Amino acid sequence: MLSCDYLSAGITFGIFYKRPMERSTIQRSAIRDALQRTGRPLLAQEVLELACETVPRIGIATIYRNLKTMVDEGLLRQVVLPGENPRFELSGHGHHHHFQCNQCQKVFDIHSCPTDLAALAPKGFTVEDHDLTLYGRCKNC
Amino acid sequence: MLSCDYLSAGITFGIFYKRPMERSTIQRSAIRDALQRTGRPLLAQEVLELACETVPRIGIATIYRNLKTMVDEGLLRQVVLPGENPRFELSGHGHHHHFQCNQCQKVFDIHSCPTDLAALAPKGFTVEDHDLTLYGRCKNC
DNA sequence: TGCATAATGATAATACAATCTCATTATCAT
DNA sequence: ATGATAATGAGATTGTATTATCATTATGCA
Repeated sequence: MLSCDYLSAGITFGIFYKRPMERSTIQRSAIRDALQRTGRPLLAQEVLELACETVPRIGIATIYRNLKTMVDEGLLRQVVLPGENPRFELSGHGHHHHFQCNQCQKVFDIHSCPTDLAALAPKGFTVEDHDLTLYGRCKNC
Repeated sequence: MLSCDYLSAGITFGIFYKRPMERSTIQRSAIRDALQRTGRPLLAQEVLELACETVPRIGIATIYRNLKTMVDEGLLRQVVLPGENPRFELSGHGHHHHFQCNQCQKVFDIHSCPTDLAALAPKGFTVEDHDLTLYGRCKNC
């Protein structure tokens, strides 16, 4: 049941829920910057290390909190490779795939995509989507 | 340091370590049968449920123990899809890929493989391997 | 500038797959 | 059949990524 406070807050903002106000913090922008600078999907742990360069005392909880919020907002997208913890990348790159270096384990974007994958499925199966990961050596390794 | 027993056992068998003897149990064959019958990669949990039909009191530890042993022996292969726990399938099917049903979550083999994937990688990157997963509706869903 | 409160940081708690422990059972060479 | 011991089953434990707690700090509006 809705409380009076809840309702009045909703009416005040013209909507029927109270979205917590969003404040801009240096932690939040350090996280966004880390993802922008590297331009590749990062583990929460990698984001922590990079953000630490800007905000040395930043905590892992802040990393997870902000990553989750930014995914909910649509700013970030989760990238999950087989047997790996989730990585995060800025969204808006459209459909693409990933390359993981067998040496440094870093993950990079691949902006091309094989065609006619739907034809690979057995009879009676309908293909709606696909995931492709290439493995090998990256430019630096 | 090697004990006398250890050494003599090694000499007896003509090798210098004592491999624990392997006994055939109904649990072990129930697990192998589950994988043979379904012919698709199974989660440890799925193996448990299927093996329970033959050995109702079989425990999850037995499932994990045998799956691990059978992988070490080369009888089984691990299949890891993005964001999923490992599945297990009988090895010896050669290079192939997988299809996961968006409805029932079951995983099936795909025995064809797209070509020229190496060409998708950016300049300076060397492709050594790849993983492909198709998603959609299986024959039954 | 001050206040209400969103956000943070440190750490405890959680979730859950996988492994370990150990008393009991089952296998198999003799 | 018997004995040595491999294997099992039940439950406890571990490992680890992620989330919750809460006192403190920082933001942004009045």
